[in-house]
Amino acid sequence: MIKYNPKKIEQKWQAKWANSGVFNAKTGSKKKKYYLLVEFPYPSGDGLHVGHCRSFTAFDIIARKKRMQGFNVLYPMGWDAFGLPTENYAIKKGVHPSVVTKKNTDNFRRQMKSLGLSFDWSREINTTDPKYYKWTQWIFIQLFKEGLAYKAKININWCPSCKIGLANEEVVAGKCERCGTAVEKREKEQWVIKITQYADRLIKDLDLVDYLEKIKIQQKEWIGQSFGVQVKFLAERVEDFIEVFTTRIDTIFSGTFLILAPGHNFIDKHKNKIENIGEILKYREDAKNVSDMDRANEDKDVTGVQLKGITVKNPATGEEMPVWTSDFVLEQYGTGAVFADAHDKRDFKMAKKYGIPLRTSIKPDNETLAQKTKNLEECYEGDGTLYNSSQFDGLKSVEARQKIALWLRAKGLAENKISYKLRDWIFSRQHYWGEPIPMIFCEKCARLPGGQGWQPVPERDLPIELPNVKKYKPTNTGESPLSVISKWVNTKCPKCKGPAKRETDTMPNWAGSNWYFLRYTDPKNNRSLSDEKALKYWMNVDWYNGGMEHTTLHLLYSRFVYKFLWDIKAIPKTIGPEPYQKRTSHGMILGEGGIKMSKSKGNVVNPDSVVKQYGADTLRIYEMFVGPFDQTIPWDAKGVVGVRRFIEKIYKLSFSKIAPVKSDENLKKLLHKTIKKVTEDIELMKFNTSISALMQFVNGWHALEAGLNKKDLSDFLKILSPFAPHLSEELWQTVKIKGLCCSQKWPKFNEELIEKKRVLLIVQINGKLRDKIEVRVGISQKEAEKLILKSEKINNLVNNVKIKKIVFVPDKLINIVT
RNA sequence: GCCGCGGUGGUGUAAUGGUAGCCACGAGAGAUUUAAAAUCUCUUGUUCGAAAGGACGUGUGGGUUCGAGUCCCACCCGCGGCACCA
Repeated sequence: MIKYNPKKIEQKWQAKWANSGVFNAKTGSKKKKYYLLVEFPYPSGDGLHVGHCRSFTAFDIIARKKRMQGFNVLYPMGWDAFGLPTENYAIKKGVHPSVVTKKNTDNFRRQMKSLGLSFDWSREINTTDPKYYKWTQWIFIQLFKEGLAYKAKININWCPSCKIGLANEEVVAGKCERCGTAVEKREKEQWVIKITQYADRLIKDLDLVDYLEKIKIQQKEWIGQSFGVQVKFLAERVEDFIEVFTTRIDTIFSGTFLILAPGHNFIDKHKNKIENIGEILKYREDAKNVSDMDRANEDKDVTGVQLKGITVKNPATGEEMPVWTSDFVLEQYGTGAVFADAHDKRDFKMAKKYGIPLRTSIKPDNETLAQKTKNLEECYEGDGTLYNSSQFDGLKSVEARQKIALWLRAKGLAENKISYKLRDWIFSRQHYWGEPIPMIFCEKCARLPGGQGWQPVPERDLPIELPNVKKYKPTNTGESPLSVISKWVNTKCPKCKGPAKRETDTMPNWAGSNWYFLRYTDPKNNRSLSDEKALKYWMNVDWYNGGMEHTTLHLLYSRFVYKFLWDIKAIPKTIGPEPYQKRTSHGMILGEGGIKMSKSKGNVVNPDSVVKQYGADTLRIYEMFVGPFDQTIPWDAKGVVGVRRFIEKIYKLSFSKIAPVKSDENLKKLLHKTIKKVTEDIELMKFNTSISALMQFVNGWHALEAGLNKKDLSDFLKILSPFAPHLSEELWQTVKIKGLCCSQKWPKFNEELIEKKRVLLIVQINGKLRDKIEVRVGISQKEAEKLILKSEKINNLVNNVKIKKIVFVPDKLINIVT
């Protein structure tokens, strides 16, 4: 036996795996397919994070086990390589982003290979490869053709530091998700994608898939579906009406005023009828300058201005109501207008401040609260019993909502409506390192009656490649850096062949990841995004793992884009409306002491150094052993040492404690128990307890004089191999069975060996542990009772006490109740 | 504020309503060694006790049950998500 040398062993087996092609998935194979997917990383200059290793290793374990169980496994990897950090780094160093990307992906690939991850490298993809983004652009054109991509002048979230427009999802608490700078509003022409058209299906179809419940909940909440009523408030003095969306139509009788969002177009439409229009427009301007963060601040005072000269009629009471404008009413949600009453905190606050009359119509069940509500001392927002509501008095809120809606509908003043928080997806970015948006603007065509200025690039001209230029710094004006490259910008109109200009904005970094899982099924196809047969064979993704942070971004976007492609039959109908059958999520790995790993804190653990010091098998097992897969967990350098000890122990035992003929009886039993536990736990992602079971087995082996025969050792190596693949291959040579360990058949456990003959029966008195006795399996209650009464200890305790009853759990426990 | 998840030894954690603390780290003692590292053996929830053994113990308070870390109710704390959404 030579000393355990992971460096030598691991490189040797990595080379053998690569040469043998054992991890390559075969499209069309007769075996049952299994498509395992982990989110492809953004290849940053920092290299692989130990967090990547966690999810990649976990799925590698599943992939290896599934292969051994006879599945044709697709476990692919690629690079989501467009994006800002690469561009920024390239600008700083004066190198082209493609050079930086090449360097980073090479490094990531090397690191992944050094971990022994069983990816099918023949299917590697890269979103920055023109052969790949040809199809990203193709998808954009299809969205445009179907009317789901449109250009609009809108207020966008502008990050003054990144010099880029952000999608709503990329703004966190009013700050840029990436750099933390407060986001400004800017009005810009942007490409926008109508994801809202799919809002209901994105919710409904969650019923078809097996996602972690919290993922479903988060997506549903983000989409924010609410069922309500859209009510018409007829305006007096002007011939018009204002529509209001509400989920609380039961409170309509208490509505005493109406509030518009500052940007509401009713104001623009009736400029000359609003007596204080100057004041109103000034308020609108001021509101624009209040950041989202300040406006959302709870402590902030409400502000507002009344539209003088304008009133509307309450559709329920017929009363005249004043109209106000206030910045707490959002232009983008519902109709941008609300009716206000004493049953909403903000309305309540505003009415109190400006002395607007208030009325209540909902009585809470609690009497004191009811009094306070009635006296306008407190604002009650919940459901209750109606009063002040004419024929609806005495109804409960739930019923009243139905009846009032029906009544108003009959009068033609209301209709049922579903509202969503989800907004259309802003798809333009003002940067160089992204997919060019394949659109051309022709002024001549735009001027034609009913003319369409924007033309998609003809599909035969795809891909529109990024021009290879020296200058690609973002501009302060918000123009894309591509806009200054006149040679590239000026082109011909695909329709009239006259002079025209290319779109200079690029796509967001979500564009390439929207559909990458489809490309893996046929990564080199030049005629379509993937061959129909390949899609039919491999799709859907059976199991997809990724970060919780992508729940309302990538995961939602890609579901949407998939549904769209499915609708236009770019994907065979037979596959179904959802791309991913199952979705799980890994927990973060924090630095030691439980703080987030960051360069500035200097607590980043580099997988390379762990591999160098302890070996890949140690790193793999450590990351799986440290705690439950879905839990956030701090790194512990000491724990790594413990795992290395475990590995060395296996290595030693495999040479020193081999039985020539028969394995030790008890050890063999323990082995089969372990096979059962590991087989079941991997499926449940309980990697930590699988490893604990493997450790228990090894400890049992270690404690014995002699141990396993080669046949049983081979079974042990098989179940160890998904966790420590290199070590298993190395030791596989000692059992002298042909082939690679990773290509063996997964062992079956022998139920007979696991079954116990004798068990420890727990003896309790009133639920408290008093004794344990060893009995044969299957003894009856009577026999057990007899046995325990023989015990002096129990006898003493039970003597002279009246026994009320005896609870008996076969082969487990007997409880005497006195 | 709303939604979700969690709270167990010195630490990471384990426990189909049935022995709380498996496995690992750390710590202590011993063996080996000139010595140290490594390795091996034993101990290790708290507490009373010389021991046998007992009492207490899974964030807090209540409840259901023969029996609760696990189920129910209320609360406290931590983490994550959303947040003027009408």
